[in-house]
Amino acid sequence: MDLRRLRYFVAVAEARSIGKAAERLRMAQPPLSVQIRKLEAEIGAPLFLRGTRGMDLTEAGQALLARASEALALAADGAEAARAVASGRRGRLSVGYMFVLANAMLPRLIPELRRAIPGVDLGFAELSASTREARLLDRSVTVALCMPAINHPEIQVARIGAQPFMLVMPKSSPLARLSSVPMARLQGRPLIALPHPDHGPASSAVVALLRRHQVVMPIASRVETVHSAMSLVLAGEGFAILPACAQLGAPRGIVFRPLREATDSIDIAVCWRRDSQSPLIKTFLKCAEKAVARL
Amino acid sequence: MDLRRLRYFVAVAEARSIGKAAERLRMAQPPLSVQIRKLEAEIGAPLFLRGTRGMDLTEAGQALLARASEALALAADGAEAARAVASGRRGRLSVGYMFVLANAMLPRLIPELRRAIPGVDLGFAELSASTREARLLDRSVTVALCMPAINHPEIQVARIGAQPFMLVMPKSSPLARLSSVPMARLQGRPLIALPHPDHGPASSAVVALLRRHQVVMPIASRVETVHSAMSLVLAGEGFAILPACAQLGAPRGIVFRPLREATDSIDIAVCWRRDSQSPLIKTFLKCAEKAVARL
DNA sequence: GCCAACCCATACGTTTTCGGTATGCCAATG
DNA sequence: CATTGGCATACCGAAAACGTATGGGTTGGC
Repeated sequence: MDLRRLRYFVAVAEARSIGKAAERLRMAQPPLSVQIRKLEAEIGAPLFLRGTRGMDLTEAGQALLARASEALALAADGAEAARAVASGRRGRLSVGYMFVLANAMLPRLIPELRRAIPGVDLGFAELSASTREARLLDRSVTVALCMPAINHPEIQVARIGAQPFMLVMPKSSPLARLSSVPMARLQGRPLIALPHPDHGPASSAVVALLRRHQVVMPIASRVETVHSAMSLVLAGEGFAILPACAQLGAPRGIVFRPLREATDSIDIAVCWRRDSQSPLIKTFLKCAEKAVARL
Repeated sequence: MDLRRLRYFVAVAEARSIGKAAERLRMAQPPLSVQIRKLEAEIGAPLFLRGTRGMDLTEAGQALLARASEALALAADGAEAARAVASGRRGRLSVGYMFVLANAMLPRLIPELRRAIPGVDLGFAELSASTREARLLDRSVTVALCMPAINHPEIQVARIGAQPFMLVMPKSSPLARLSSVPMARLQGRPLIALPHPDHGPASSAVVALLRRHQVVMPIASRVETVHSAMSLVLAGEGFAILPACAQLGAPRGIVFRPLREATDSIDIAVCWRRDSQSPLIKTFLKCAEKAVARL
């Protein structure tokens, strides 16, 4: 069963004549006649009634016609779908992001993506750093928004922006009156720490920052998420040092202040599998850069 | 876009290897490799990722696979459907019948047909004689049950039975006491006549019957349908002469009696277009003969 | 660290199939 | 009775597909 035969068959059925169909197919009449007879031999039954004024479908021919047109359309659609996926016009883009970036980036990023790749089925998942890495490696997410970037030989990284660290405290704190806080003023104050690079964006970078300025902050609590860090800050348990973009998700009663001498910042990066063939990645990168530019 | 290529593509996608797929397809590995590359060239994008352990679908390949398998199934199904229709295992059989045969035949005929050709979509339409002929000619019914047969050069006829004429009268009529009625006793009695061969089974045959026995019955009413003839009989307007099978549709209060000397009968026939190619006709004929045999 | 095994790609000759041209057959038409 | 329109058949050249032989790259074992 050859798709060409079916195409010929449909053409003849529509034209109700071999000659007319041959003209539309840009071929001579005899080979088309042969192909139709071969199809009939393959089916084992006549598909047309040869009248003196052309060809009419038999009932068997009508039964075949319905399926044949559908099969043709499906094959054409399949080819087009494959081309669309390959070119990035369609497909699926699954994005892993982190909590602290959600409020700052997604409201700008999502409309940007929908405009750039309207046919693409978008998926978003808030994932911890270690989960983002695992899901990138097993290909269940296509790209990840990370802060800082994932460091892994299989994973490629593009830096799209950076966030300065800020001191996070309750509104009632005396330091909240300052428009920016000198590093020295942190000395001895309790720190709400995110304990492990896998569970927060700031931890090791914050340790490095404090050490460089020779400031010691006793660790008051270790928490798993930025969200609970802010809750503890609000409860007066201590201070946190977080990327500036975390402000957007902060509850009322919490203030962010720049650290005066700290020029440190933490990179925002897009990460993806080095061997990923998805053409959507570069589009995503452009959209993410735009979304970050207006942060 | 060739169906063979799609078949090869699906085989390779399922086997995740060109070599394995070639084995399943009973062909050598190199030509299959060539066909896959030709398909990729036709699509304009790679469909597989060539790894060292075989082939993996790209996303474009996955998009194609879904449609390709469906298209293959549809083409195969189309061929099978055409064969089924040609052989009479499936298809549509539309039957035109007449009112007087409905009660006598359909209860036996329909179950017979459903058993013989379970995959066939049956249609029944009660049609007047002229309509039956027209619908046969324009092919909107496949076969017709007629009494008597249609006479037309394009229409073929098979006699499947016959019905004797009977006298139809109210229960209260004096003639109802006889178990059979001599023709002579009809002399001068009012006749409810079906006026035209197109609108009833009996009219011209009844006229011939009466003339042969030299009986004159004045025409009391002319009616269009057997049903209304029986209504008038019940109302005492006169007598009717109808085929025996009309008994089954008769209201209470009406009796049928044989006509003693009348050996006349009217044929029950199956009629169909001479050029109809439907293999269902001979099956229908067998079923109709069975249904008539037990009348 | 080299060799064997595995798997896909390429090359080339053979065979099948397809399409074009020429022509025949049949029926309807005037 | 000849002409026209439409499909079928015959034959030939061209294209495509298949098989065999072979190359190249990677993995895994000795």
